[in-house]
Amino acid sequence: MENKSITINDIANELGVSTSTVSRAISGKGRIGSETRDRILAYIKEKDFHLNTVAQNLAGSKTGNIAIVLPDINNLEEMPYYQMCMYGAMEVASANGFDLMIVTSDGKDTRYLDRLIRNRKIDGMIVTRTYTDGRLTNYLKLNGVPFVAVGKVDDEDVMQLEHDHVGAAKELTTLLLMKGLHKIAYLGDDREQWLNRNRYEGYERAHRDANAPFDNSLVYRRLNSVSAIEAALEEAIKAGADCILCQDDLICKFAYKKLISLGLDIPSDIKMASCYEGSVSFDSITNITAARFDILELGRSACKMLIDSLKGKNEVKSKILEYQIVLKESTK
Amino acid sequence: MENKSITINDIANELGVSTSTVSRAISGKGRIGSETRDRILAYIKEKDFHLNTVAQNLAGSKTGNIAIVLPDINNLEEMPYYQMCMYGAMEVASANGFDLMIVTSDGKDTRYLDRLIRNRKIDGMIVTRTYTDGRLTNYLKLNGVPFVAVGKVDDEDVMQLEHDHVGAAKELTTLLLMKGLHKIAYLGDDREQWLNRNRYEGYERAHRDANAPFDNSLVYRRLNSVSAIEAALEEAIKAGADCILCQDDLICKFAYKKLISLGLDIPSDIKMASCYEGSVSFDSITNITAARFDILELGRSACKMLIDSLKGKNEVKSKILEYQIVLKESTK
DNA sequence: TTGTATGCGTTATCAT
DNA sequence: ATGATAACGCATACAA
Repeated sequence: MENKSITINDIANELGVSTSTVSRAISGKGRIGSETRDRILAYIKEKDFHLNTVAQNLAGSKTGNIAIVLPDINNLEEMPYYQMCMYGAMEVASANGFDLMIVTSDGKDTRYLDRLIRNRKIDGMIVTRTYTDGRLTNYLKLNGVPFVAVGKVDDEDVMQLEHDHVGAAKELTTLLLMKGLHKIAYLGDDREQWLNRNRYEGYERAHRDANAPFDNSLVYRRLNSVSAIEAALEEAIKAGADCILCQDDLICKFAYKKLISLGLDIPSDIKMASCYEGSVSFDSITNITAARFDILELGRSACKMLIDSLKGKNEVKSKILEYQIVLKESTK
Repeated sequence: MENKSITINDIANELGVSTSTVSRAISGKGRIGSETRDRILAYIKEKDFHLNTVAQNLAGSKTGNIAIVLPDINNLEEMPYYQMCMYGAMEVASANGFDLMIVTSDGKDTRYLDRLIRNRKIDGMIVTRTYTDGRLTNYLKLNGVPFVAVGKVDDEDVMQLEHDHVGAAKELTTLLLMKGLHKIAYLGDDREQWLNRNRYEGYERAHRDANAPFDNSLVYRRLNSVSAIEAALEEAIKAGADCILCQDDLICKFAYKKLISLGLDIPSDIKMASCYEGSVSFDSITNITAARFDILELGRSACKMLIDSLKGKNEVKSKILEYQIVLKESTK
């Protein structure tokens, strides 16, 4: 980029005004005569001049950049979620004159975030994944970085938004209970995410609110491998489960395959549903009743919240997005 | 972001030296006494000090930013590819002191790129998808933006890299021919990407080099819908195809499902292979022989090439990465 | 309303 | 070997 482009100084000289006047004409801040402003603006337009943002950043310590924090890669199946989120944020950021930077973190290692913050390369951050230990978000808070978290954070001060996972899981479970299913097994895992706790909470509350019998032996919340899922499934069936409710599409996919391989038919032998529809894994299980969420919109909203906050017109600290229950063959 | 981090000035005062000495100690440029350098470096380490890259960039007229151009979302199945690419680039960028920005383009609309370029927010770009019309890359070239393209660009000047898709498709086809299969149908689509031309070229050259009979009626290169794939498949079978070679995992997935629904067994009734293993779609077709590519490495290499070029130590204009043929049940 | 002067944190060119 | 000092391009408090 061998850009020998002009500066506001050049423009000032050319037009016989001072740099500050040019600066004001561009930024719109401070008083300026409408005539001189128009003259400057016209010249700028003619020359297709643009400010050097690096200098702008150094002087004003603003960047016009937002960073989006993505988790480390663990599992391919989860990637589309974050990418959708990113695209949503990208859309809103662009529309508001911001650019998007990306950075990864596993929730503990803040090395990369650090650089962005120290170097003042960003105005704010979007955290796309939250953890129960709150380590990452605490770090940001401590460093005074404006940020919004996608997912629950156990801190009232933190701007956050998420889909109503509790509500979705609860409505889904309630629906199943109303269908006369009363031995609904729950299959979840133990990743340190609020998400998973919320879904289980919905499952539990649906039972409580409906005064339905709750059988703890049908609950599996530490399924961190395919074999664990399969084992739990077999146990649940032995215990007389009439329905399998999965925490997410990933678990659902494996459970589904296992059920088929056991020679069980869905829905005639056993019903099945998932608290999360997912985007890709449902490739092989498109006929499963599940809760659906608009991730693109999640990204958009997150970015909007952050930008509003950066511009000082912030009111909302927390936001809950709606879900949609999609009924399919698996619960007929 | 009320960041009150220290500067080299603070360090200079604290240690009773001048800022330039501190700068030299850090950069390693210019003469400096080993004793004072060690003292400064030790202090820096103790305080965990890091240069402010914005200031550094202003002085050096650099940004320390690299943008990665992602395609618009069309199809969920392709997203993991770009995300992997992005993670690879991210890894290398970070390791070299660069930060990564993201921006989308459909290959025609350069609106978002434009802003990044005009505002001088980046030092270079990585284009993750190339098109036969070369519109996007021409635009970048015209604007003097240093960039590297992932995928083929029909311009010797353009830094580019890609996996050896021709070679992979050719080796795969050769392998099939050597298994005695001589009616290998080819299923591809007509998206404007070099990739697809390359794969077909490999298929063709394998036949030519082996002096194998080439039946044009087994070639389908304009399959842009599921129904088109299914229709082509039926035609191919009628024409006596003994093997289905798919351009990529996406087409392969649909073809596979269709074959199964037709009551055909793989591999006893018909063989099957894919020129691209994909990352997610293979969920339902894990037993298909295919060419495998390391996308993470692709992203890493792309970023490395760009950074080398930015630092002036560029030699290579073009790079080809290796592939791997993975044999599975489908061709046994 | 406009101009002047100073600072942002670093690099680089001079001196010393 | 080290220290002043002037850029880098812009923003802003202050003066005019």
